[in-house]
Amino acid sequence: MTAKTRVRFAPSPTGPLHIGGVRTALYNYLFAKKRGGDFILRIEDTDSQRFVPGAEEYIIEALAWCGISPDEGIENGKIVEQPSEKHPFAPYRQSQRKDIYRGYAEDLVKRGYAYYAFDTSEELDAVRSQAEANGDVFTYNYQIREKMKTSLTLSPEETEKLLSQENNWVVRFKMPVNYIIKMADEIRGEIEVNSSTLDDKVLWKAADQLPTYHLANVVDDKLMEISDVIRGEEWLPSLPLHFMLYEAFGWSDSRPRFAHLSLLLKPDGKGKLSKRDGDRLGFPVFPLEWKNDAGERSRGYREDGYIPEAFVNLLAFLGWNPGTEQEIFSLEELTEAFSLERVVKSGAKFNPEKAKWYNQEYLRMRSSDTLAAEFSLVLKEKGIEKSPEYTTKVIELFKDRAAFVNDFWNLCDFMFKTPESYDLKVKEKFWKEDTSEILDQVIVLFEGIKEFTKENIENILPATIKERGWQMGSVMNCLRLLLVGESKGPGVADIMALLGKDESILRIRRKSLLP
RNA sequence: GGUCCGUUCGUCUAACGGUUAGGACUCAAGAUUUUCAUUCUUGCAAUAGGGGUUCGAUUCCCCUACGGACUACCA
Repeated sequence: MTAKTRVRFAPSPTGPLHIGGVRTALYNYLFAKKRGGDFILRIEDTDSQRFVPGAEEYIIEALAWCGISPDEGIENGKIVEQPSEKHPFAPYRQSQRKDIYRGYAEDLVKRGYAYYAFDTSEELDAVRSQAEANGDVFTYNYQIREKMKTSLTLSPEETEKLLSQENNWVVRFKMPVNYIIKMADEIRGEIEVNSSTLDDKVLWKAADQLPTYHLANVVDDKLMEISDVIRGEEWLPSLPLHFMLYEAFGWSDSRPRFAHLSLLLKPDGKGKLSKRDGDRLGFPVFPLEWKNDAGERSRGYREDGYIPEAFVNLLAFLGWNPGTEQEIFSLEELTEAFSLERVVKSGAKFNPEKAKWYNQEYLRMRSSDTLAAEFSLVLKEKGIEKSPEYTTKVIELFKDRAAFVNDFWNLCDFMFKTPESYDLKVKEKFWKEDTSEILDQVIVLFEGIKEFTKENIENILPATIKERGWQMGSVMNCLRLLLVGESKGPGVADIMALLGKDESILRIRRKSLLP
């Protein structure tokens, strides 16, 4: 029998989650749900220096907006702090688990896998700059540790003394020499690294009594019975360390499987997508809007009008595909179709155009009622009150032309207010000497239509134009000019039927206002 | 510099040794819509380079180039 699938998303609350992080969370979620497993949210806040207020709440809200609901770790929108049946491994915030880690670090020291290091930051800096002066890059490794002030070089008595006197010592992992670490990655296959190229990473710090990422991560994954670790590629270089840690703890048999996701890249140029790219390139890099301490806003997909399902869909396809030609997937369908085997190895550049296309597809799937309700908020801001029925009919007519709800105003503002300006190029092209007089006749014609429906207008107007020998192009385009103000929009009959007889005629009469 | 990862149309990707290298986005052209948009049709456009292995390489191996990540008492 295989153990239950349990995955975790473990962000650190150092700022807003960006879309790469959301994608990692999504893949974890899909992977777990596909296998009937659990998706756990854990907050890795072991760096007290970089903690950003509000970031944790942001992460929770962003996941919720995407429809990704953790099975464990949050309850009622809050990180769980007390163990319960549903959340047996609480607290899920590492800063509240700090007492757990020291014992593990000391256990490693006792058994010879780690050691105490007493170097001050000044001493470290000195060695580092000396190495740089020699043209080398400083790494705290097996060659260096023999020269430093550690429990390896000091006598047990001295070590004990320093341990009790000093409060800024650390525990470092004692990386073995010349050992070939063989690892497997679910996406990349076999990877081998010689341990001699690795350094002695700090595992635990006396100064703040906190572990570093590496220790906390391995310990918590073990304690929380994580079966599969799916995380960003930036963690690949520390995978050997993590493997060694599992080995040192004697946990190799229950070690989770690992999968490292390629990074999301800038749409132009080079490098991984960063927080600044969004504002520079004109698309959001964050799921939700974020305001920093300085009051600067970074755009969010939610605030930009993206439909969460569309956002999730497009994110899923950045580095994964189902192998079929289907591109539109609900969260449920994604769950069904997802597999790590179909995750691509190379980094994906984010494509804002395609993102827009996805939203358009989802917008069309929404009912006109729903869209009208959302659009009425925009109308309200502009001080326009119209019945939901009317707004729905307008949306119905304009739905296929929009990619976002926010597009509607530019598309159909003339359905809500009489045009105040007119595109004179249209007038120049289509307005003839007799146009004004013809339009007077058209008004009379419209006044005679009892039921001012699209069908009736379509039956009567073109026939009359032909009958009386008017120019179709001239009359229709001038009519449009008066109704819309420019050369755009749905059929003239559609517009008039919705506008109603009175408003339509009123707009035609305004021909006298044309310059 | 070192370690590791990667490289198919402009972009996202398919093709797990045999295809006219497929699809989507973008772009262009045409049709429809007497407007605009939609829709439909068509088109443009790629295996980084060089060596192997093989009857046959996008696919396997090696080298080079390029890109990326990491190289903190950050995650």
